[in-house]
Amino acid sequence: MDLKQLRYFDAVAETCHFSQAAERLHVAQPALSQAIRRLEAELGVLLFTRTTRQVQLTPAGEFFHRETRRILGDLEASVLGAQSIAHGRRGLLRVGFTGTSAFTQLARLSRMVRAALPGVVLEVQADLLTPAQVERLLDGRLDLGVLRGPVVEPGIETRTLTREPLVVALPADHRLVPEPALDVVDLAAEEFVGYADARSAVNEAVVATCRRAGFSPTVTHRAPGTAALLALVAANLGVALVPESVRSMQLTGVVFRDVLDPTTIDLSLAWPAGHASPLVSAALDVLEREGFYDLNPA
Amino acid sequence: MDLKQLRYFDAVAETCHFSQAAERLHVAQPALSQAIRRLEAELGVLLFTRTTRQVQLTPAGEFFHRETRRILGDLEASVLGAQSIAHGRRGLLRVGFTGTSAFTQLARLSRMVRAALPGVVLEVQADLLTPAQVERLLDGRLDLGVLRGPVVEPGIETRTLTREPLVVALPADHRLVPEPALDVVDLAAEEFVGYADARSAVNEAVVATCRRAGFSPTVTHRAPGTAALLALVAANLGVALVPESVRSMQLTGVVFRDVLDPTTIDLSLAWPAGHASPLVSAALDVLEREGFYDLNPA
DNA sequence: CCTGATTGATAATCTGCTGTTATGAATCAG
DNA sequence: CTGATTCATAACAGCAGATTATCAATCAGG
Repeated sequence: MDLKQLRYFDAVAETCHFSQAAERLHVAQPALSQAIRRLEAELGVLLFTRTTRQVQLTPAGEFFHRETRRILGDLEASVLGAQSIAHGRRGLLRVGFTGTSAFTQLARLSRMVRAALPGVVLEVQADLLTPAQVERLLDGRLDLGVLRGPVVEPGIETRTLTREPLVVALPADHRLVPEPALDVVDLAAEEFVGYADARSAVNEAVVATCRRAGFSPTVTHRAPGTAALLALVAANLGVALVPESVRSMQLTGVVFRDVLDPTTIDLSLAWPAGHASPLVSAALDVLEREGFYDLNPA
Repeated sequence: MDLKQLRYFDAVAETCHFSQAAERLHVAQPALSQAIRRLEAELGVLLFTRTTRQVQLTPAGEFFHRETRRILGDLEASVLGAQSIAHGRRGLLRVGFTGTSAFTQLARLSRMVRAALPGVVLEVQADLLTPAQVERLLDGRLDLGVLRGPVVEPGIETRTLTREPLVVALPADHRLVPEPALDVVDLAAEEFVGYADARSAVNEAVVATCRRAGFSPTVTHRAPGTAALLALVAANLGVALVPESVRSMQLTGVVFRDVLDPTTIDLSLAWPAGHASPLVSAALDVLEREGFYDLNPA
């Protein structure tokens, strides 16, 4: 059996006329007669009753016609589907976010992707620290990552989204609240609330900032995420240095203050270098076109 | 695109190994490489990533594999379906019954057909008089008929099922009830209840019976079916001559009595002669084998 | 690090399927 | 009865696709 035979059969079944079907298929009429005959021989089923004047589907032929029409349609659809996947217009895009970036970037990214690539399903993995995202990008569990960067890992390409200064989160009744802006040195004697994971890029930036100011921070309490971290600050258990975008997370009992000459920390988009999958390429194109990178560093 | 290409693709996708797939397909390995390459070129989609040591499906290839496997399965199923229809193992069998025959024959026939041909759907057209069944058998609206016969119409073949004598249906308080058996002449003065349709084969047999006994029946009331006819008899509106199988239809107020030297009336199975459809042939085979015709004329 | 084994790709060749043209046979209309 | 229509058959030709032979790349084991 052969797809061509099925297409021929389909045409003859629709017209019930060998010559007309032949014309429609751009072949000579004997080719059709032969092809249908071969098909019937292979199936062991008479598909048409034909005289020299009239061609008619048998019940078996009628059934087979309905089936083949559906099957040919399905085949065509599956070709289109495969092409969609190959061109990145369809598939599963797994995007990772760091704890603080999900709030600001997730909505922008998903809006742009869904509008331009309606066939793409987004799978969000939130609250992934930068090293975890890098690992998953490298072993293929993740397609895109919004993370603290820039990443210098080979095999990962990144592009900077925003450069944020660190700001201080203080308990509302802290002695430094009246100051409009603080010097990091002012915090030397404070107890700090940090992120639980030692590999957190924010943690590293905090340590670097303090060291630059000449002291090593005393991290007394540790939180598994930004919400918990702010809650600890609100509970008066310490102060914290966080990226400025955390300000969008309002929490009573916590106030933010700028830092003089602050360390900055980048937020970047990262993806596996080299063998970029069509999905990732398409998504990157969309984000470029839609201005995902055009952020005023807040 | 070609079914062979799809089968080749399927084999390679399952094994992820060109040489092994080639062996399984009983072709040389280069044929596979070429075929897959052609398929990819036609779709414009890379289906495999391959090095000399490793073959792997792309996401598009994975999708296409799922689809083609389903499609190839559907195609195979539809071939089997068409063959089932062609061999009469599947389809719609439309069977007609006369008013009185449905009760006794419908259950037997449907039991035999359903047991031997589970793929066949029965469509019962009951209460069809013999001429109506003949007409429908000839123009293709009916495949089989259980009717009063034998039919001499060309284009119809029949086989006798039972030969029934006519019996008398009397009102329970009729003067003749005490007699164990009646002579038809005894009914010469009675009013008769007949079937409404003048072409009814039973009607004709009744008239013939009476004429043989030397009188013409006075048919005062007419019923559209056997139940109504017996109801009229029960209501004391007349007597009726009916086939003996009607006795199986008990109705208070009606008693049956044998007729001496009765006219007999045949019940036959009828079907279109000549171009017997596979379904009808298969059904006739089954009925033959299962003893549908082995009835003791009651 | 080298060598042989494995595996997919490529080149050249050939077989046979399938389409074409020419023609026949059967049916229908006028 | 005759011409037109339509499907089937026969003979032939062209090319798609299979085969064999060979190459190139990768990996395993000593």
